[in-house]
Amino acid sequence: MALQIYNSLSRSKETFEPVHPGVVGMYVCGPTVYGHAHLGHAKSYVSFDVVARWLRQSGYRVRYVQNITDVGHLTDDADQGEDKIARQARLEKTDPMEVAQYYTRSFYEDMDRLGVERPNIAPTATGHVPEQIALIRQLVESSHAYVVNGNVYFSVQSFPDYGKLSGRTDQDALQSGTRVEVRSEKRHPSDFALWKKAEEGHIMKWESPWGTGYPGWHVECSAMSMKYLGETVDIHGGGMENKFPHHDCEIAQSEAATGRPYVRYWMHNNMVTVGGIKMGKSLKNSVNLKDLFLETDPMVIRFFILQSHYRSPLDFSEAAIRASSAGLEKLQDTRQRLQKTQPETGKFDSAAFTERFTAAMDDDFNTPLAISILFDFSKSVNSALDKQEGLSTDSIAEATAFLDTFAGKVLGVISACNETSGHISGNSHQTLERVIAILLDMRIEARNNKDFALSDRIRDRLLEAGVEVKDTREGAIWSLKTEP
RNA sequence: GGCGAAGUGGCCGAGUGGUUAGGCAGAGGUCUGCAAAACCUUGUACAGCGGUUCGAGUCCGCUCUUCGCCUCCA
Repeated sequence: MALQIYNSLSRSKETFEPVHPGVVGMYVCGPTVYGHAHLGHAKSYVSFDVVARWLRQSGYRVRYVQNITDVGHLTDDADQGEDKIARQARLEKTDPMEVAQYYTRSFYEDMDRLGVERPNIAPTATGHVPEQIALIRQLVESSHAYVVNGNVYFSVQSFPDYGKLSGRTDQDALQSGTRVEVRSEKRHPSDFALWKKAEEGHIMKWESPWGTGYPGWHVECSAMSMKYLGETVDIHGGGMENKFPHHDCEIAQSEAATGRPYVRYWMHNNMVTVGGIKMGKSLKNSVNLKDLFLETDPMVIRFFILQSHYRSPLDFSEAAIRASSAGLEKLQDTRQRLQKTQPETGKFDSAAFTERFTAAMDDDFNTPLAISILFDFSKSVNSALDKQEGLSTDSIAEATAFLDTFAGKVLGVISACNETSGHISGNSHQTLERVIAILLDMRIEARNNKDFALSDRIRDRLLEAGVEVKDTREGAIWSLKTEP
């Protein structure tokens, strides 16, 4: 069964076929960098990270482009309010570009800890102003856009398909009852800004054929995705809340400019909620990742996210995180047991699990189902290891390869070589492993001498230090506990 | 008001007509010096009301409830 992707545009699952066989161009809306990332960002980028990983695992060469929005856009509607990055710069008494750079680094730090692979290209809006101007100029020349008073607006009426993604096609009906004010400057209330004149004191601004100003929000994604991925992108991802107006505007301006389909498969991930309510910066209920990482292993967060489908809302709670943590540990323990076990004669065949896992992922990236197959696998391996016959060298290698490929390489929830999920890096981690090995050797000695007081003391004190020891048939395995 | 999504056992969360999802928590057991882990056994849930069908959590209709978007937002 070939890969099926739910396409938001057709509202159905479709068999995935890229424009060019074997190659996938994928664009995902990146963050606006004026604050630290929260759990909502984590859900989005972990989800699309797994999409890219699965496509690569399936043999595609993937070019993943994810922008950084570092031009400030407005806090209010399209014509009012303050530039978000400029506002943050004012609050921090610094320059907008410093704000953007600072939070860009912060974003990647958090994503790295979540095991999110970096995009192949991470273009910034400020670095692509000429491309945006070129696109706007093309739209003006083809009469899809018009200039008023140093501002450039896209004419929605010039593009009959406007709103086809969100289903908001009747623009006149749409207008009644909304809070969008009618600006006399615009020809139609739904027209959106492509270029905005810089008012007095605006810091981030560029020269353009229409005067000094800055680009509108929607135009950067079109300009940058088409620059790096061509006029038709295979996959365009983003949060559901961006379907309208952002993605509908992207479609309008891109297709108006090129006359070609802009995106083959639109993918939208659902929201993170807290107590059933959307998590958002403005709602003051957002869970900052840096704070969350203080008490919860980032791998647990990643696992928690992948235990629900990307198109389902994910409700955050302490209890749910704890359940995920315990579940992930089970998988990691199996990986460790495989590493420690001595070859015996028992056989293990992972082919059926591979088939099931593949089917789950091919069905619109059903990670929760895929994870349930990992648990079935884990139980099966543990049972085999519990028996006298154990596992043969080949079977151990096969089972290890299964976990490293699907839990490691594809889902990214276990690391191949250790159980501490990588926030202790390099040499110091190796040292830690050796030191613990010494202590565990001493514990074995004590147990052999029936000195259980000493062996228990070693175990208890290691636990106090954050190292949990469990005895298996293969000997002691250990893991770091982030929670005391 | 318009557009869209969803309501599954104590909790989380899969399931696109017929046979066990899975995890966590709980109970009993095996194993273990003890503990933890592992393994075995244990839960007959699908918002409500109608309908289609031999058969529905799964299709159709209605009702109730929740959430998202319509303003920046992953």
